Amino acid sequence: MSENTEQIILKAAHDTFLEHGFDGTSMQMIADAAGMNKALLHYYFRSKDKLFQAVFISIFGKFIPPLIGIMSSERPFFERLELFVFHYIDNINKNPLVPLFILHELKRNPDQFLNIIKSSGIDPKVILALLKKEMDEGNIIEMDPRQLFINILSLCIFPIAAKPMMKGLFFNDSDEEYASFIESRKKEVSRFIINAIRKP
Amino acid sequence: MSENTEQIILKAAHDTFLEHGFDGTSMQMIADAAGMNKALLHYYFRSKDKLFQAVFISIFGKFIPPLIGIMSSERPFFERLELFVFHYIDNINKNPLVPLFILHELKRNPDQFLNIIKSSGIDPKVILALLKKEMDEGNIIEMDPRQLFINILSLCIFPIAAKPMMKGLFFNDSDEEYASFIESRKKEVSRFIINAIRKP
DNA sequence: GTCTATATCGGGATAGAC
DNA sequence: GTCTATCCCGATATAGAC
Repeated sequence: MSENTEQIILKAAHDTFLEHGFDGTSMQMIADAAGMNKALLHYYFRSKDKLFQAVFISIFGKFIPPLIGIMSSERPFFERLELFVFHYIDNINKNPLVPLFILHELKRNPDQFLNIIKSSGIDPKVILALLKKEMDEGNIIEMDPRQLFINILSLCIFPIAAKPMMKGLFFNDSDEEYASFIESRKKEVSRFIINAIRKP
Repeated sequence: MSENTEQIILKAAHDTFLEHGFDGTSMQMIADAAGMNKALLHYYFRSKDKLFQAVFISIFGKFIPPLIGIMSSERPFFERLELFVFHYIDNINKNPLVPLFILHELKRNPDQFLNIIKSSGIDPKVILALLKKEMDEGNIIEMDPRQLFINILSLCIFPIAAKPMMKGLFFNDSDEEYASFIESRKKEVSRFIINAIRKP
């Protein structure tokens, strides 16, 4: 069962780390979630750190690459933008714990970041070039492409990462109200952005 | 020295919790930062939880109330918006650890939230009413005021909370480049928002 | 490969000397 | 009010039986 057990451990560690973070997770919690003894965790992954490293890489991979595909298609820019926002919000909304997990663990240990980026061959700067191109062609107003792209990311990610807070502040602590709010954003956000960057 | 010691402990706990979070902080770390023995911490605040509670409330207070004042002044709306964005980004930028801390701890223990809100008498919903008023008067386009306000917050907060990630992705890991990027946002963000909500 | 038992350490918390 | 010494527990990690 060697091959299988490793996957079970990874799944259990994935879920537990994602929910409670590195510091909030014990090997015992993971062992319980995996339905086995914690000694086995050390047998497959020598230390908590190594196990976390494996999990972090897999979660991080779900966060960045989906960004790039849609933006590189051949459709009109505003259409690409709408698709991008729609799918990215949808994606994050289905994995709502991911953003806060990434941000928190990245702050806890910034070093592990650059290594992962470089070894994965991911380069989000291609998106900046795409945005720049639209500006040069006169399709949208001129601005620092990084400002624009980070605006887009902010509008997609933050409201989901901040759910525990926003739900209490503005939505009577109701999960349903918040879910429908996020659902609306899939169209609302691209409308907002397009208004902001459309040429007069 | 009773009065003084309590303040020293609070300061040390504030800094340590803010930097490492509840799970990442030990009483020993706080005692070291305060230059005293950890038994004293328990003498003043019976438990780690109680000490954290005190710190959390004080940090949380710095995050929400500044929101309300500026928005309620008598100036023209776009001017208020510019001031709001400028000061709020500036405020967060001077306390860059606060947003991620709040979001992470709120997710870890959502219960402590509603109690604090209610006991503090803070009601951010007044801002929603102000935004609604501008829409009714025809000064800006119609939309759900919560969408608009959360857009504003996203654009102000997220780029600072996500610094460890963005710095690595787009700014060659340079603190200086990132600082000047955030500095630009103080004007850039309100420009972006006003474009998005200005009537055609 | 999987378990039990154990070693070792650091955590929060308290007792008691001063 | 502040310290040292200590208790007790849970953490990571390993040894060794099966």
